[in-house]
Amino acid sequence: MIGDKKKLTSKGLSVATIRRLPSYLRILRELEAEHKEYVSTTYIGNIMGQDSVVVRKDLAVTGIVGIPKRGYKVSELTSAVERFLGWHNHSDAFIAGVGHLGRALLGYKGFSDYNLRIIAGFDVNKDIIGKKIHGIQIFPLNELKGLIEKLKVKMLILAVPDAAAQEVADIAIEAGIQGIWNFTPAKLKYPEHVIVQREDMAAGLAVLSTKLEMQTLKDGLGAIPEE
Amino acid sequence: MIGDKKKLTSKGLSVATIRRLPSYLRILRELEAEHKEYVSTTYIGNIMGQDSVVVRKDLAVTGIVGIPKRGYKVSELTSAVERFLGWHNHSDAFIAGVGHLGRALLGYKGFSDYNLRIIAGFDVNKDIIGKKIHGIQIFPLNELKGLIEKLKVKMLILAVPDAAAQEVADIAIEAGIQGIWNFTPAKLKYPEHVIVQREDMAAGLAVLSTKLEMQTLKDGLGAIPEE
DNA sequence: TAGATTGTTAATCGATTAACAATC
DNA sequence: TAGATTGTTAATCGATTAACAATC
Repeated sequence: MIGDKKKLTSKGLSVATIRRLPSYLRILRELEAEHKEYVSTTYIGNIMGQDSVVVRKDLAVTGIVGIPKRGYKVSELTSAVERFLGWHNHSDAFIAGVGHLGRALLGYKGFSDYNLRIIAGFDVNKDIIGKKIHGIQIFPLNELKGLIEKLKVKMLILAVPDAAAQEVADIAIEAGIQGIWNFTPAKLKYPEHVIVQREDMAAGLAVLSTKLEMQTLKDGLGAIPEE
Repeated sequence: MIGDKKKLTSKGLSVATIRRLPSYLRILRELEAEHKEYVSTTYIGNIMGQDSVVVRKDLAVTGIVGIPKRGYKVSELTSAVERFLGWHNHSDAFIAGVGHLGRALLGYKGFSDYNLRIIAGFDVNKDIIGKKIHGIQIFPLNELKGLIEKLKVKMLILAVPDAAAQEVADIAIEAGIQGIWNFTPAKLKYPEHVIVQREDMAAGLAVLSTKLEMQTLKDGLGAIPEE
């Protein structure tokens, strides 16, 4: 194993930048559909509600250079961003847990934008095992390990009940899974070579709730004159 | 209107802290269920995979003080965190868009952990208008405005198709909605007094994909000796 | 008392913002 | 040419980490 860490920062990359890339990609693809040849960071920044310099710095990670006064070539930039994210090739994923959320993720057409294909679902519910949901075959959970090994699947979308999250993650890790996209609120324990990305809806709601509270407080203060 | 901005930082709060609070709350509630009286930040940090000093600093926002050598009183801390997030009272929300994702959100039991109640859904699909999904009544989208005004609903969960996102947001804002939890990839334009929180799944996937790519690259380098 | 733990202040690190030179 | 835009360097801001005093 080579000595450098898997930390993004060792490559001079910022997580913030990477998180913004899909939004840029979305804008770029729209422009491509409109057959626009060039795009400026001013334009992108305006849509994103951000300063153009942020966009320029972010796009620099792709290695693409722009032309002063004209901007960046849309087609070139689009494929560079796709390539950077690894979204230029199809990647296959399994999903464990086909309840409400799992079902929604199975049916979510948007994943194709990222070239992500869910190729099978796994659950313990006998009512759905053996059936297809949104065209995707559901297998019993106890076949998860064998099928990860057999098909060498690299990514698992985890949407099981909280209490089962660690157990299912352990099975997948043992089978050699490389990345887990964790939609449960559970904080998983996992070895260093596995990448886990937690999608934390409660965190988002917390920010919204707190800001709403502060807004309400502010309005209240505004309505009632200070004593 | 009072002069201070709605920025959290003006209150000395960090977004990072607020995002972690729900995870703390989850741990605290578990401890409460186990009738534990005290908890140390060492314990919480260990579960979260973070240093205890982060936890201590985060928990300081609640105003609760701990006892050296013992820790924090679980019951006291739990309700303080709930109160801080505004999750001690029920809050009602509407959901616009009852497709795959909207349906999953409607059926998601976890919202009750945050005292969030979805009280009605809105869609343009005639097949589901007038029906109940997961016990929640679905109304035609064109009644959204009237019902926000009538019931004075403060939060809208936005799960409509991308292309409709701005339009529906505008309607809700006109009707006086205060917060929008945006599950679409659309970047909304909105007035300053409205709070919008975007739940950006693509951003999370981008981080996962990029890290996976780097991991693969690293393994590849490890397997093939340097020339 | 000794030591685990809290709480705070200072140092470091990372990300954003400001300033500005380069160039088509 | 003039000016819009790129690309880079420096300054600021915010969050994390390190260090350490206080205390039960």
